Amino acid sequence: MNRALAELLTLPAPEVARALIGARLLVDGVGGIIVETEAYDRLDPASHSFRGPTPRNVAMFGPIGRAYVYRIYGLHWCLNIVCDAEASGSAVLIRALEPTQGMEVMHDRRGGGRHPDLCAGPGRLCQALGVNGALNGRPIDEPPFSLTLGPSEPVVSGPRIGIRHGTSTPWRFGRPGSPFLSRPFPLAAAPS
DNA sequence: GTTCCGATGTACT
DNA sequence: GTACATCGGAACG
Repeated sequence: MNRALAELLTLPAPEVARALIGARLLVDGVGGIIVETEAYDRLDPASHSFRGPTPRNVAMFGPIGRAYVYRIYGLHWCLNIVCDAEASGSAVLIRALEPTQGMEVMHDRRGGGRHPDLCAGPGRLCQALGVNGALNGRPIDEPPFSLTLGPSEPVVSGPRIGIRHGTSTPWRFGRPGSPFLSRPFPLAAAPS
């Protein structure tokens, strides 16, 4: 693993989630630029790791730098990257990409979704990239995955999406104004 | 534009 | 039995 990525992934999930905005994620050469992430950790009631290891979530308690892929609502797949060298049970959910490579493949897999929605949302993203349970536990920087950090850039944060607990923790991160987000971020208080 | 609903794996009460 | 880090389609306005 390259040094900058290896060092980043030792940090707590919120820091990793913020730094991954602008990184390039590919699966078998198909993917794009990460524009939206969420952080989860062991002390977070919204996290799968909150109640300890189970057969589903063991990857969250394993080595950092691995994928944690799980099925949600019995239907869709979601992709996380395990991180935090100090506290096991931490991961970053990849929620949206700006598609840049393999557009045709992604479009075919998605069955004709409109372009801005191709990878907007964790389930859609996994469908477009061909991520499924077979990739659970695989290193995020080795084939079929590749992950390359981008330059530092402005990042907005806000409440996470689709959870019932921990809703006041602003651990959703995104590229401001990106049309490829799963949802816009709440606007900061604006002057009247 | 909105709201409602069904698909159904895994964990929990 | 219920809840859930979701999505797509139907029905509505």
